Amino acid sequence: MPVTSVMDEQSPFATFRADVEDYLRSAGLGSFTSLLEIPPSATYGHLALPLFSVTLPSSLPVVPQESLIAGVRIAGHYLNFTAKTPELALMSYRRALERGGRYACLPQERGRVIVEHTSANPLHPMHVGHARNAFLGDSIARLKAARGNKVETHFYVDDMGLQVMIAALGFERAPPMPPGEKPDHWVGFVYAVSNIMYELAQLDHMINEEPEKYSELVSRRDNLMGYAQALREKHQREFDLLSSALRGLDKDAWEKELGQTLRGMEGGDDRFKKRVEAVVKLALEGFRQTLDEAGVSFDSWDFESAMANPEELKALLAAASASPFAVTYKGTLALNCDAVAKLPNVTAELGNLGLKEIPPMVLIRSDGTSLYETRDIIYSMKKLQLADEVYNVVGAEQTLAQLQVKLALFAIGHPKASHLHHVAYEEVRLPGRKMAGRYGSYVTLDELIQTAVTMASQEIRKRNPEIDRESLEKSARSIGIGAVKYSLLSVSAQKAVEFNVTRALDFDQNSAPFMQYAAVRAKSVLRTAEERGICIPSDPRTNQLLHPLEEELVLLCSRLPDVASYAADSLHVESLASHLMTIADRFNSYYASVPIIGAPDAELRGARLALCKLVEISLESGLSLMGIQVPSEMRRKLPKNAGHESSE
RNA sequence: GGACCCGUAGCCCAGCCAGGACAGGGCGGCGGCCCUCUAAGCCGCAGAUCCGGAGUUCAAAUCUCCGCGGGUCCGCCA
Repeated sequence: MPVTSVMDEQSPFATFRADVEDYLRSAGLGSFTSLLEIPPSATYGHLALPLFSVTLPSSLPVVPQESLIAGVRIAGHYLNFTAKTPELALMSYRRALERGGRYACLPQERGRVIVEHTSANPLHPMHVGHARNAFLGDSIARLKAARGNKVETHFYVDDMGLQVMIAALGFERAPPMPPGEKPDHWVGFVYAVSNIMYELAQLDHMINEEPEKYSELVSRRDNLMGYAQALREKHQREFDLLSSALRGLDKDAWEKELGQTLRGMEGGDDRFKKRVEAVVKLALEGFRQTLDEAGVSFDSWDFESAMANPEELKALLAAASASPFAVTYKGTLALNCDAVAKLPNVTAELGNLGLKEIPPMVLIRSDGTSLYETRDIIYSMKKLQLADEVYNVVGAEQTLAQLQVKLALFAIGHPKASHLHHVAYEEVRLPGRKMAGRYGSYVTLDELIQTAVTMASQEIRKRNPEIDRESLEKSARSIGIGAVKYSLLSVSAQKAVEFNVTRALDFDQNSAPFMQYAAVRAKSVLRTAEERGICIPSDPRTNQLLHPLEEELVLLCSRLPDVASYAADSLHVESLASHLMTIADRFNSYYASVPIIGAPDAELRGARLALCKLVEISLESGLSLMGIQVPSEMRRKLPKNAGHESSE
C-alpha cells in the first residue's frame, strides 16, 4: 500500500521523539533509538532510554536550542528526556484547531480498504454478539478512513443456507405480519416456529425408527415444546396458524421441499429465489433500522447467492484443479491446505500457524453444487478486486474456515492472497441466559439499545426535569448507545465477554458517559468563557501551564494521534478506548483542582482555556473513531437541598 | 487425538505486539468534598502468589517450553 509520510502528518509528540532520536544520533547512540520508552511517571521525564545495554559517551552533547527537548538527565539506569511542554501544547493546540474532528488520527495512507462486518444471518434480529461485530467493524472502518484510506463497508448476506430455506418455507405458510411488528423480529419468530416444527418432524421420525432412544428423544421433544410455548406467548394467533400449517409436513416432506429450494437457489431459478428473497428482504429491512439507530452504515450489501454464479464457479474450480495443491478427497475435488500452509511465502506471512494439521478444503459437492466456503472464496476474490486490503470481521470460532479461504487463494496463486485479513473476535455470552436463535431465544440489540436509551433518559431527567423532548431524545441516544458501544469496544476482541447489561449501562467511571461528561465539561467551560466575553487567544501563553496535570494532559493529547494510528494499524480499538479514558480521567481531576476561567491572571486563563479546547477536540475526535458522539450538554446533578425534586 | 484464544485484587478490565524504574483503572467496601467553570464528578483508605513450574536475560505480567483451568474449532453444514 502506498504510504506517504510528511512532517506535518506526524503527531506533535512524534516530533519530540524525532528530536530525541536526532539527539541520540548526535551522541553516537543512534542504534538505540528503538529502545526509547515512555516512563511510568512523568516525574522521570517524557521519554526514556534504558541504559542497561548502553555505554554513554564521556560527555553528552548540548541539546540544540530549536529542539523540543527541555532537558536530559540521567536517573538510575535511565537517560530521561523532558519535553518542552509549552511548545508541545502550542503545537497540539494549533493542530487540533486546524484539524478539528480529524485531530485524533494521522492520514498517512492512501489505500482502498474494504471492511466486511456484521453479516448477520437474515433469520432473526441482531443480538449482542452481532453488536460486538458491528461496533468493532464500524470502528475499524472509521479508523482506517481516518488513516487516509478510501473505505467501503460490506455486509455479506447469507441467503443460501438450509436455515434460510426453513425460514422461507415457513414464511410462505405464515399469516401476515402483525401490525407494529419490526420486520426482522417477525422473521425471527417465523423462522423459530418453522425450525421447531422441522426439528419436531425429525424427532417424530426418529422416535419411530429408534424406539430404544425413546426417553432421550422425548426429552429433546419436551425441550423444543418449551421454546414453542415461549413463542406462542409472543404471538398466540400467529403461532397457532403457522404451526398448524406446518404440522402436515413430515420429515420427508420437509426434506423434499427444502432440497428443491436449495437446488433452485443454486440453479438461479427465479421461483425459488423470490421465495427466499421475501424473507431475506424483510430481515434486512429490520437490520437496517437497527443499524441506523446504532449509527452503523454500510456501503454495500452482498448476496451469497450471487457467488454461486456457475461461470465464476467453473473458473474457480478450473484454477483449483490446475493448482499443484489439488487433491481428491473422499472422491471430490479439494485443496491440500496443509501443504499450502507450508509454502515458504505463506509461512513467512502467517508464521508457523501452529496449526500443524489443517484439514483439506472440499470445494464442491459430489452432486456439483457449491459449498459455503467455495462461495466465500469467490466472494473474497471479488472483494480483493475492489480493494488493496480486505478485513473480514468474523467470529473467532471461524478462524480455521477463514484461514482455509486464504490458503485456497494462495493455492490458486491469487496475487493478493496476503491482503485478505481475518479480524477475529470472541463471542459474547449472556449470564444465565443461553441464546438460541434457532428457537427464538435471544436478547436483541434493539432491546438492549432501547434499555440503554431509556436509562439514559431517566438519568437526564433526574438532572434536568425541564428538558425539551427533542434534546432529551438526542442526548439519551448518544449517551445510551455510546455506553453500549464502549462496553463492547473497551475490551480486547480476543477476550470472550460475558455481557452484563447492568455493567454495560453503568454510567459511572470507565464508561462512555464518563468520557462524554468530561468532554461536555470542557465544552461548557469554553461556552461560559465565551458568554463572559473571554476569548481564547490564538497564541496562548502555554509556558504558564506548569501544573503537573497540565503537563500530563498536554502529553496525552499530543500522543493521541499516535495511539489512534496504532489502534487503526493493529486493529486494537481498545488501546484507543483506554487512552481516551485516561485523558477524560486526568481532565476531570484537573477540572476539580484548578480554576480555568477563574485563573488568577489573563495569560494563565488563556492558556488553560486553550488546553481545555485541546482536550475537548481530543476527546470528541477520538470518540468519533469509535462511533461515539458527545452530547451538547449533560447537566450536573442538583444538590440534595436545592431544586424541586417533588416533580419526580 | 490435534490446534487456536483467554487466565492480572471479592468482581470486571488495561498493560503483553517492540522485556526495563514502585503492575494501572473501574465496580463493590470504608472515610471525606458542591462558597468557585456541570457531583454522570473529585480526594483519601483497604484490597495482587500478574494460573503453576522451568528456561532465556543484567532485567520477565510481557519472550520460550511444560503443565493446570476456562472457551472455541477440526462436516460433501452455513
